[in-house]
Amino acid sequence: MPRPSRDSYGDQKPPYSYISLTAMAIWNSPEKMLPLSEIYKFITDRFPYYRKNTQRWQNSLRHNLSFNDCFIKIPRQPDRPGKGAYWALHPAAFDMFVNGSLLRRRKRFKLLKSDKEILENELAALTNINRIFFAPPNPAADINPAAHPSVVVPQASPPNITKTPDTSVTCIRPKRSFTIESLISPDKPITPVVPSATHVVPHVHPWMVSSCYDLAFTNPMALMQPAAAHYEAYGLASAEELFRVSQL
DNA sequence: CCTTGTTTAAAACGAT
DNA sequence: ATCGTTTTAAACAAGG
Repeated sequence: MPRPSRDSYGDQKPPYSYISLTAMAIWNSPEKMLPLSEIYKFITDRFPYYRKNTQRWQNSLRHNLSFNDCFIKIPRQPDRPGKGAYWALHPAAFDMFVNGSLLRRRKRFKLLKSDKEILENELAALTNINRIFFAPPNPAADINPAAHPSVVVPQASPPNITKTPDTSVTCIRPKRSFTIESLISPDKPITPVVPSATHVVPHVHPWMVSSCYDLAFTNPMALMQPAAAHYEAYGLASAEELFRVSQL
């Protein structure tokens, strides 16, 4: 009756749901986000049960990633080549589990439609940043910038000026060390990849970029600790800089 | 071509 | 029995 320790399930099925296993893997990672293959690896590494029937449970796991709002898909930044995106936990899903035990979940974590739309816009904007700043120099773009099928502008509302005063779930986070200072690293290790002068940047609505940027810390509850880390990784220290670069 | 991701449908399961 | 969740299955698009 000693409760089996983490790794001692042997060939028995561990009592964790796929959501729990995935959360476990993500939390365990240094950056709190992982590509799919690493989530697989985490699970098979410590739960031998999942070394069999991989097609079955991996399909299920992917289903969970897509289906549940508690997981968000963050586009891979181009200086880290690889296959899929990164998967992270939505910050508001932090207390998804009762005491953090991973064995008991609260109610299903479901985003409000509006919040979900915002999130999708954020991520779409991130993807666009990727394409714009890291697109290979394309001579054809100079001739006809209009023909830029690569850039997908989210169909969203213009700036959602009417920011509804947080009708969403008010959940109080104990403490979050998520300061602006932590975002603006004093030392930029590498200069961001500067688009070549001849490369005409496809137009992006500034609101897209700015909202994408500042929402990360003006609205602490909203979205994307991981994404904010991405902005930093791009070497983009301020919204102004982001504007400047995006309008060149 | 295989991995990654999305989506629908239904079975299985557990709590009330 | 009902309700909500979890698991499984399967079809399909997209991208490297």
